[in-house]
Amino acid sequence: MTKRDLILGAAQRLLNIDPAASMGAIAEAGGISRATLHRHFPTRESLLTELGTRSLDRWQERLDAASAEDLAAAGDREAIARAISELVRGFVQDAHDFGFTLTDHVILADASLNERTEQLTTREAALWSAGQRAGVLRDDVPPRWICHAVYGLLVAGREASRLGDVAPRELADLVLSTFLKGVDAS
Amino acid sequence: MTKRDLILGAAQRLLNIDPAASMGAIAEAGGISRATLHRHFPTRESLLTELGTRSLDRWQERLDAASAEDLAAAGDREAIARAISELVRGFVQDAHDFGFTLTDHVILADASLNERTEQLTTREAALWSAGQRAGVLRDDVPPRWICHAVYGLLVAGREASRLGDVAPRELADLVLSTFLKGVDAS
DNA sequence: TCCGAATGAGACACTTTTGTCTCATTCGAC
DNA sequence: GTCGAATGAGACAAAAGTGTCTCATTCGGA
Repeated sequence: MTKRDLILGAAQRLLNIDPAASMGAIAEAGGISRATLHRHFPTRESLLTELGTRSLDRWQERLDAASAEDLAAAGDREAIARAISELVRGFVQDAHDFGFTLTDHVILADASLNERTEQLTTREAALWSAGQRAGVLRDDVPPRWICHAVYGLLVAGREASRLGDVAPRELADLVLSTFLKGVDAS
Repeated sequence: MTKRDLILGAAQRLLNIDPAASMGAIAEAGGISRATLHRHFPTRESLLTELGTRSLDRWQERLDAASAEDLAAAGDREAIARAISELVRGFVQDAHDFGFTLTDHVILADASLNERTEQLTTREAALWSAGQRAGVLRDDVPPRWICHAVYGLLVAGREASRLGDVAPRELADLVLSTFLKGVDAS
């Protein structure tokens, strides 16, 4: 764990609580001086961009772990269903760590991050599409909408957890179940 | 339509595009000078609070229109199902107009607005609860979670619309359908 | 037309934050 | 213990935004 990682970790935790935290507040949260913080991250934007990048790294790792492309090629129904469940559960965990990046306007406005987000969205959509072809997911909705739906439910889960409306342990089940089955009585 | 409403409308439109817009930018968007804007809204916070209040007004009106409490008392399955559909569709429209209030940190940090949000959440949750009792909604999820799920899907819908991934006309159907049925193959 | 209210333009002070810089101190590897 | 790198503390300038104020102008109703 490098010093840089420790700083980023502290910044992440603080920004999850207060997305508008200043460099001074972030430095304090990391137990370092503002000068040192600036030595590691020249600008606030560079710090946020780095956190955004790491957030996207996690997303990418989840897709890698799901072997999205392999599954799509194989078309194994059971395997795809299992991968989808694990993927969403992983996302819930990631959203807990990196939640603020989902709605932070500085990060959302970064062109480079948006470009990569677009690529990952396309990759993820391919998995949803494979799920549709395999008969695991309903095929009357655009795969890209499914990406957005997951995103929205992650935001919802984060908020529900923050407000104490859902116990952390139940969150992943709730998000996954709602994602797959909705709230209609079966 | 009072002058105040015109200003608020312009501010709303701009803030939906750039939630960090300054008072100067908002004044320009409204075609008035910054001085005049400050005459109507002493502080930026007061402007945002007003928009947040109007957003909650709309939410409240939706609940009123749905006759949430009456339906809950009557327990008419068909009526409840219909009201839920209309309610969510209405929310999608509201989210299009007031979307930025869903994630704006100034608004989310306002104690008074939060208190009212809590009340409306409780009211809305009562409707979901009634839906559960009537057998319209699955009863293995907390009613409050359903509130959050709707909220998240509204954020998702807004984002999907903004990025052009979903045609505006299809949005309400998509949100409602995902809300009720999820994305699992039936 | 007249008068008062509302507005626009601009100056101003103030606050907050950012990013830079310096210097003394501390830390760690050797 | 020594030396160099890293750090903390603090000063500093600059930028951006906010809120106030003044004054001339415009607008609208009586």
